[in-house]
Amino acid sequence: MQFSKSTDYALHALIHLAQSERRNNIGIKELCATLGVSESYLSKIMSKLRQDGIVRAVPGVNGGYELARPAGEITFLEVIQVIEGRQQLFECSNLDSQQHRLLAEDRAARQDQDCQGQSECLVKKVMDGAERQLHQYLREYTIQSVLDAASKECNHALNKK
Amino acid sequence: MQFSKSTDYALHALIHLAQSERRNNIGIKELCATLGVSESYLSKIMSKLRQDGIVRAVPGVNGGYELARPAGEITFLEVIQVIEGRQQLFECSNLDSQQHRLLAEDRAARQDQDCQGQSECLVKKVMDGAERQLHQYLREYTIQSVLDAASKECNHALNKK
DNA sequence: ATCATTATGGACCTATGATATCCATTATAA
DNA sequence: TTATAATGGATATCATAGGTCCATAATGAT
Ligand code: SF4
Ligand code: SF4
Repeated sequence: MQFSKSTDYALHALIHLAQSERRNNIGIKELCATLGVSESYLSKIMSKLRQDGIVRAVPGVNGGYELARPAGEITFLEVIQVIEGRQQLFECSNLDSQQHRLLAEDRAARQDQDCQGQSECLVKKVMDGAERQLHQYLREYTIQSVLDAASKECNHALNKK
Repeated sequence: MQFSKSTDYALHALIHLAQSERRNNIGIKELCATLGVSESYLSKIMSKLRQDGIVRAVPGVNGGYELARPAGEITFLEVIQVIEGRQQLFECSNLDSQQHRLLAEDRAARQDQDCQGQSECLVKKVMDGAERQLHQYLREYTIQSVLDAASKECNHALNKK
């Protein structure tokens, strides 16, 4: 249970793009030099980010990438979901087991019409809750958050002198 | 980014053990019949749970498994960590990149003696925060939680009649 | 219009880890 | 002593992550 390296790369690439917003179109060469990743691999990742509308890309001379939206509107959650996919953290794999009938289906049957038919037990509910927690947290941080914190600390350091 | 099936199996097995606490020593045969999983695979998982002191095992006739501790003291987090391992959700993979120097090391250098030398940037901090959130949530639920909720709903259903 | 440049996407490869099985051995209680 | 049940090593299979290469398409500069 770990985030993939691709997610790491994607976040770092976006931060570099955000830091360089003045001059448009950062090429893949500059990106992979900054991140220390191979050009061919990073371009796959950038392509994904483009398909999901997080960056814009323009080919040709002086082409490259730029953020498609303000850095403050690109959340960690979004980036992670683009790269990792959107499967659930926990997926029931025993839906026809005796135990599932015991914990989920019989229970659902007892509850008659109200709250009907979701046929999920507490295990699933707890895990889904964990996922919601995680998502809520990751939605609160954006690419801009990282830049802000960096420059705030910079100012703080300057004020001390 | 998903929990493995093994984690699924482990949780379900522990719930069955907890439900059967009256009679000790549930054999692997009963467990895998209840869960609908192969005997050979589940035994690996049970072995891990034993090595980490979550269940006790006794071989031989009428042997089997039982919880090593009260179900209320076995948290989701613990089970997950035993099966999934304890690596961090996010591990920096570019610690010698130009960008890391920019975001983390230079910053650390600026801060002189106070708050010294951790050399981590905000990305890492956000991700570690996400992990803490997740862990805190998963620590609040135990195997007993699932049983309690199941029986409470059962009583509720009875009272309605 | 041509050209150098840059992103794109398909094909491909390798390494790693999850999932799964089999069996010989060990430990235990009856 | 013996039948039984857990253990751990070896092995197989499969999916995914991680990574490379190249032919093609798109673009701005000339
Ligand atoms: S609903 Fe509950 S019992 Fe059924 S498969 Fe999912 S986790 Fe297991
Ligand atoms: S500390 Fe920050 S910049 Fe450095 S590798 Fe980790 S996430 Fe990237």
